[in-house]
Amino acid sequence: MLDLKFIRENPEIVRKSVENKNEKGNVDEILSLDKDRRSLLQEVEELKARRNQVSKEIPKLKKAGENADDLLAEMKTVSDDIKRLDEEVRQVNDKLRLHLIRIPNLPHESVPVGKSADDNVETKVWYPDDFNAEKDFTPMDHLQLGKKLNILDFERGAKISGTGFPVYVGKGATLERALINYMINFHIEKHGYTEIMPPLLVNRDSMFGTGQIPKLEEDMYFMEKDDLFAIPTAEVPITNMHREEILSEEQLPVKYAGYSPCFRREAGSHGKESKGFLRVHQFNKVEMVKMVRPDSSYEELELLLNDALDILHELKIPYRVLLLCTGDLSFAAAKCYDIETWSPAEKKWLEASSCSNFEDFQARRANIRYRRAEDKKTEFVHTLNGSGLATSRLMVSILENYQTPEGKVIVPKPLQKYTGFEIIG
RNA sequence: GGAGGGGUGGCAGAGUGGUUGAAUGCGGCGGUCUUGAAAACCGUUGUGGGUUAUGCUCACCGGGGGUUCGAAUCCCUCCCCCUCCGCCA
Repeated sequence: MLDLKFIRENPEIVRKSVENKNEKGNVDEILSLDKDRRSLLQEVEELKARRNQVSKEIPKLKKAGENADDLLAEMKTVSDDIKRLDEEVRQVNDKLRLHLIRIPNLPHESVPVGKSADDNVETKVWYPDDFNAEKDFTPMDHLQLGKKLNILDFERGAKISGTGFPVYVGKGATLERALINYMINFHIEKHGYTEIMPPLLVNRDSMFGTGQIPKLEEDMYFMEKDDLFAIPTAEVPITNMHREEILSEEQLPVKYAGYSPCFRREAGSHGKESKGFLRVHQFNKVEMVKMVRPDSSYEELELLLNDALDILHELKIPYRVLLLCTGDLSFAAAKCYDIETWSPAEKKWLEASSCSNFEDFQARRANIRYRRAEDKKTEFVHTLNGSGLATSRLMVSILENYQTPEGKVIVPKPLQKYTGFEIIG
């Protein structure tokens, strides 16, 4: 959510950003509702001031034994007017808020303007030293490998739950678990994050706080009986840990890392890039969340990105980094890097992580503040998060990059102490 | 699920329907004292909104609604927390 005052004072900037982000926010309606609201407020507050003043006089008159009937009669009508105007204010406020929460965050000035993913800017490409782009055999894709080695079972997953719910079997399950443990430990030990194991079902306020609601409500699994949502990412519960709180400056930067399964309905996105792990309804992810001082958030974004990349360096998985253009940037983000890992079988890059700075957009929605040490004033924190990383896409890259000509898969060195075996097949 | 108790400022904790935005304590800030610090003492200290703005003003005591000229205080409703009972991996 943007600051209403900012929109009032910079409507052109906001209009431009809504357009660049391919969003639909109605800035003019907001300006007009804001104007209505302020003029109504002035009117009703004048009446309330009068009411408050008289309310102090009445007990005095009564105490003095004087008659207050005239004042009481006047107040009766004043009170009715206030009630009517308050209702009008409430309606205008509701409408205003409805529009306000649909205005996307402003892209940072360093974000390239663009219409679609085609306009994203590649900022880095990395290959391990011994990497051979051209293998001397035709690599199997992760589906073929999964079936041959009996480590992934998409058919049975479909039987149990539906398409997009993979079953990990045997060494596949162990490898997945190893990957999660490895990544979590890495962030805790090497990067100083505090581990969080969050609830997987969250309430409406939490979903609103991080911005999934209302825009993406259709993409969320929803438990109607209890008004709870299955989390699409651990970002939601972890960021909301400090909703409605005031942190002290010494607590910053807050650095949390947590593993969770992620649930996404992916409504309306079937067909395209949807086979196997490329699009699933449930997947595992280690998420990093930071809450930082506003003046440090862009530094922290670079650090966050590097924290995620370090994993790929150790696992020796080729990757590239994209700086998302305005048109591909998510609703709440001000700046975002995507990390994509290489799939030799698909011969393309697969998104394995997004690292974003939300500035104070989420913090304003969720009311997460900190108290400045220097003047004791409160201010919204900046929130950031990044996958570190999503296992499903990473698993594709590991299986395909580490396969041998015989169709076996070597377990990457750093994962071996977690799996207890060195090769699958 | 049943029965009871409770949600008040950064924290703890008072609060007969009428100068209560809210006692008191802690904490914070400023000062006196001191070589310095502590202690003691004095003062000060919430957030958000509107405004033709050294000011004036409105709202906020878990959320929402109601009664009233006037609500932290009374009523309804929802949420959350605690205790006991029941159920349970």
